[in-house]
Amino acid sequence: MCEQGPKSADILAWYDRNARDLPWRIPPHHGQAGVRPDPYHIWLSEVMLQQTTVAAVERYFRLFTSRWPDIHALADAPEAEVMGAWAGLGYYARARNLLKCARVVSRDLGGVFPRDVAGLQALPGIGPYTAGAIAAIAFDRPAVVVDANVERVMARVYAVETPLPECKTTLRRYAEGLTPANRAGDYGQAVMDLGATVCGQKPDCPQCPWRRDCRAAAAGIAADLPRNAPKPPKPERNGIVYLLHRSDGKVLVETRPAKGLLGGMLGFPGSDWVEGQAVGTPPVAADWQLLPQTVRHTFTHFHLTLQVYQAQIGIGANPAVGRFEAPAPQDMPTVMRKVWALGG
DNA sequence: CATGCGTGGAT
DNA sequence: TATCCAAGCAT
Repeated sequence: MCEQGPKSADILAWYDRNARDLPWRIPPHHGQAGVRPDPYHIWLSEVMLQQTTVAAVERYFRLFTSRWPDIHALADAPEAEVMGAWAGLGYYARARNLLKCARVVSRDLGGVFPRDVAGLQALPGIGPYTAGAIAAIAFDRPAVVVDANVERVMARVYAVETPLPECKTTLRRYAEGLTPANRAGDYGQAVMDLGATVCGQKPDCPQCPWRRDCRAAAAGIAADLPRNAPKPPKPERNGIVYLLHRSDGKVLVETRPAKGLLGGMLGFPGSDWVEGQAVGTPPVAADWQLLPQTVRHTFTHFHLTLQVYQAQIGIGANPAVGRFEAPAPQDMPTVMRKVWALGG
């Protein structure tokens, strides 16, 4: 019994046959000298894909590349437009950093992305994963790509039973050991595709190119790995939102503070969101009506219940906060779309 | 190094 | 209905 371990060649051969068709992807080149993808496309897609599913990203990727075809066009866009275009995709710090990064690359680097991991990682919104992915996929550098898919596959292939996040360093070392000098970009995408399809939460081991090399499969514990440290429960928070309609059809909105939750996004004014009883001050004196329904929304780290007060007001009114606009609900984050839907 | 930061699909 | 979790990063 001489275990040889997984081979990058086996998963690359699988990728050549099974690579998913994605808008930002140049299909694997089957040995031909490769046409490289547009680094702008790879960067944009990888930032969008941070903690976000391919299905959710595809539409936004097409929207962004259609509206801003290159790094210079994006760099010249007003921040409010970029935030509005990102609305609904979540993790809005990504959009703020996306624009910062575009402006650095466009104005300081002549529109050319660094080709090495260190140079890439120095840019806003680009961390270890994204830097490795851009270097490997866009520039064919032998960079290591480690995301949650790669971690799951490594944990299974090497039967790592230590829970995440404690075993992260171990998993990265295994990933480094398997990354080939050639076609590192295709290799990384192959492992991620594998983790997104065959080696997902419900592994389909018979379809896996590494089934004969996988220690977890041999032990019958693939579905149990990786183990995860227990997560703390989400607390309940409450808030009050004011939906003020002016007689010309506009509504009272504000741009939220640049940092923190929904930072830089358009929203309706209201109270802080707190555990226990929320305390709010209406932005202007009016005949406020408490809507019978509440808005429920769950963020990464808490559940939220919003009470919505609604009022109509004349042209002359001068609220203490915000401004009157006629925003497209599409330009607002999801929780604010829910508020709008309740009042509309 | 732990925490804050969105959303929607799968289960 | 409730929980889990995704092509992570900044601080």
